[in-house]
Amino acid sequence: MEVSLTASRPLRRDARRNREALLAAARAAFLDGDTDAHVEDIARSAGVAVGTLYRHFETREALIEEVYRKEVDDLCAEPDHLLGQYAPAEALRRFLLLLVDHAAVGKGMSVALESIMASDSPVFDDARSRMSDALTRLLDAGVAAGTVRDDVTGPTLLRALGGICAMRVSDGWLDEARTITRLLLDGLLHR
Amino acid sequence: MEVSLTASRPLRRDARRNREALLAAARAAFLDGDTDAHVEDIARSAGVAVGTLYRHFETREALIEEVYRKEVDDLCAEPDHLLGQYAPAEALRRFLLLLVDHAAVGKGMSVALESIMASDSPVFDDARSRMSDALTRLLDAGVAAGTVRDDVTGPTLLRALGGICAMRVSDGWLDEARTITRLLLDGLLHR
DNA sequence: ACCTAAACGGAGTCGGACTCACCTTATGGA
DNA sequence: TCCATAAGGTGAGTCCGACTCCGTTTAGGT
Repeated sequence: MEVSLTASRPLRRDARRNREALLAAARAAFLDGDTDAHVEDIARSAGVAVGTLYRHFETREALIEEVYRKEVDDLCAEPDHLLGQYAPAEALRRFLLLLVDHAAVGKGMSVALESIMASDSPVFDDARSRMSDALTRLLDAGVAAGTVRDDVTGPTLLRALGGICAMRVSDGWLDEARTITRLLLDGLLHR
Repeated sequence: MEVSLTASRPLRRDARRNREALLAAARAAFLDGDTDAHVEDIARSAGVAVGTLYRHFETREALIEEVYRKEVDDLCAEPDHLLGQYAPAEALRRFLLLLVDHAAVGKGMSVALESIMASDSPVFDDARSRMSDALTRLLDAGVAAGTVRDDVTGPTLLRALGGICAMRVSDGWLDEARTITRLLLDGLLHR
């Protein structure tokens, strides 16, 4: 007698627990750099069998995407937060460097950004457009304040960042990424 | 009675022909965008069997790498050529845009650049360092002429470019890549 | 306590990279 | 010219990892 509309009933408790465990296990593996961890291993380390993994996620890819999407969600909240505290140009600077530092935490975030940018999988459309929107808000604020040039769009900037974050090797990584980001900012700001 | 040193004897004629055919077939497949073409198909379209493919190349990866390495070789020759004709800043500008346009020809070149940049496979060390050197020559010339800032290194710039060229999707691709490249140039040149 | 829809398990299937034992052929010396 | 032989080619078969399927187990409502 309950009107469920789209909410197709909450997961049973064990199901939710297992789903969470799988995401955590996958997150641990991917963000730790083992980008091609075997499904069998992920399932085992979550304490379930592969069948269960596939009940929750269409494919291995889908699981990965879900993990990455969560990461990105967190980041997308930042720009609004920053715009509340800083002038647009400064907010932009901070956000770009934040992304870079985030990517430095583990291979994971950079892989996430790269995937979001490089993949044409519709699964990422959503994450991509949210991130683009976040950047667009930053840029627009800067343009309105007259401190940022107006010929660069959010999607374009997203691609540039994806590129930078794709550089996830070698020791000098972080410094190089920061240098490039500053270069980009220099180009972005009005003189 | 021949002193062969390292030259382990030239390939038999049919072997050379097949090796070439395999590289051509792989090139056709990869540069055309089918980045995960099956070895079976590559072998067939080269007119040989898989066994032959594996006689010439350790793994599928090795074959891909070989294809990409050749592409990069060509590009590495450009900077010297450009420096002979243009002022350093202009040579730099042309080279960066050349890379972008090259990447636009097919997915292949961008994958090549991306792989060279992102992979830690030693197979690319050589290509990577040659490309870095090429960029360093351009930058040094610019610094000497006083038109380019001196705090950016060849390897750093290589990573930035790798990033840009990794953006190999969607329709607006080329314009976006050009925009970002100009942004980078703006940041790179002295005011 | 019982019922049933939901969730779980894990052996089995399938597809694709790679191997190996045997056959074919280029090539150089008699 | 012709043979010997090492180099090269072949493709059915192996291996391995993602994914499926159906019998078993269990949460949670009545």
